[in-house]
Amino acid sequence: MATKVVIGLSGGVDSSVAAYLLKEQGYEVEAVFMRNWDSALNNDRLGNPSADDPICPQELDYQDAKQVADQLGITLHRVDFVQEYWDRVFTYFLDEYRKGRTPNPDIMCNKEIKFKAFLDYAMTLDCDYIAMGHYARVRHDKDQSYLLRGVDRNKDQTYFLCQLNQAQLRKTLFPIGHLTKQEVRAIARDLHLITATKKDSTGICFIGERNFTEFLQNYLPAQPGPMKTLEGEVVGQHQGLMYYTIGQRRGLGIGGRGPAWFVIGKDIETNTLLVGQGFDHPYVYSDRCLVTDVNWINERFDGELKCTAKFRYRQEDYGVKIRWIDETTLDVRFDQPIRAITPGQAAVFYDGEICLGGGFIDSAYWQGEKRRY
RNA sequence: UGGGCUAUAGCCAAGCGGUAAGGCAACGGACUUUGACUCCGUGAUCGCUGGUUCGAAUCCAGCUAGCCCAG
Repeated sequence: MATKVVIGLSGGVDSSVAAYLLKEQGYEVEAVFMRNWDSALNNDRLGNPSADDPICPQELDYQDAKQVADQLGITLHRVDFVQEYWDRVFTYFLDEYRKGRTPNPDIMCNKEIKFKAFLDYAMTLDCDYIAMGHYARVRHDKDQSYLLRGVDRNKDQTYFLCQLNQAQLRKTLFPIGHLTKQEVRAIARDLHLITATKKDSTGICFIGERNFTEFLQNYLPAQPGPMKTLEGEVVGQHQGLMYYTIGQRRGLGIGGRGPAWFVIGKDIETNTLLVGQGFDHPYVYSDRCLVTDVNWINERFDGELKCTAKFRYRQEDYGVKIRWIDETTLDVRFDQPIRAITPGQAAVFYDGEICLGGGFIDSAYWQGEKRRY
């Protein structure tokens, strides 16, 4: 009996090719299209570019997925996780913003939806594995599975997968992890897949590319307040702390003399946004941070571990030394000062190709003093 | 209502007679499955009215506005 794999088909080129490769490899393949965001149900109108479109973009994606499935001779199921997405991802997302932090919903989406709700559903289809079109690799050893970076370093998505546990990885295949985007597109072209030349999707998973401020205003009230320098001088007005993240430049609206202004901190208590001039403003640099809710994928370590870490998607890796403070909290010391370590963002640890796991930045420090991020 | 200074795009600011640098902001785009960062692109006839000159943002006069000193 063939090994059965259920793949998540999004209607994009990556998952299309992934599905094709699975078939090529002799798996019995079925596909599932997920629907996780309902603009009407979720009251998502402000700043929604397709609010008035007769056919929403998700429906178009579904049609593409359907065509690909038909072409490959695969059964396509369709599931609705709108409620789950709202409860397990979007609520977290909004809560983080209320705390003045900058969340990463896509990490939660992978943890709770793509590799949980989806996995649970796939299991009812009696499969051996699930598969996704992520640029990442998984190595299944005898009693452990390892998460490895995608071969295409420019597209590597392990950062978003850092919260997957052993049980989830154990059931997962990433068929395109060893390919580059270019190679994936070439395969799609050769097969004349309808998704071959579709533009890469960006923006929040399932919600898409949006005017962020307007999108948030659907859910969080704007609370304007002062923008101040570290010295306390008021230099402008902000529209609400949640619209800004550490290290951000655009959207401040402060013109005039001197270099560009950047967000260098925030103070929830006084609803104040701290700003400073110059990309290299010292206050945006820190040398240590605390990372909570850490998911560690393989064997844990004792004492101190030297490894590398990524603190924002598509940012370079930095050398760090880490040490457990408790079961799920890591003390992370940087080999060099790092710019814009932002609470709420993920810190993901690597040992070469291997993704060791990751958690969420809770606080950043400079020479022992907590940064007001 | 004595004297002095200034007046260039939303903001800061070059220019000193030969036909408007640059920076910041904003906007557009590229990059990107978070939000950013980064990169590329886009703008003014020079407070107003006259005058001098082949030619003025640049010189002169008047007006207006703001600032400073003195009252």
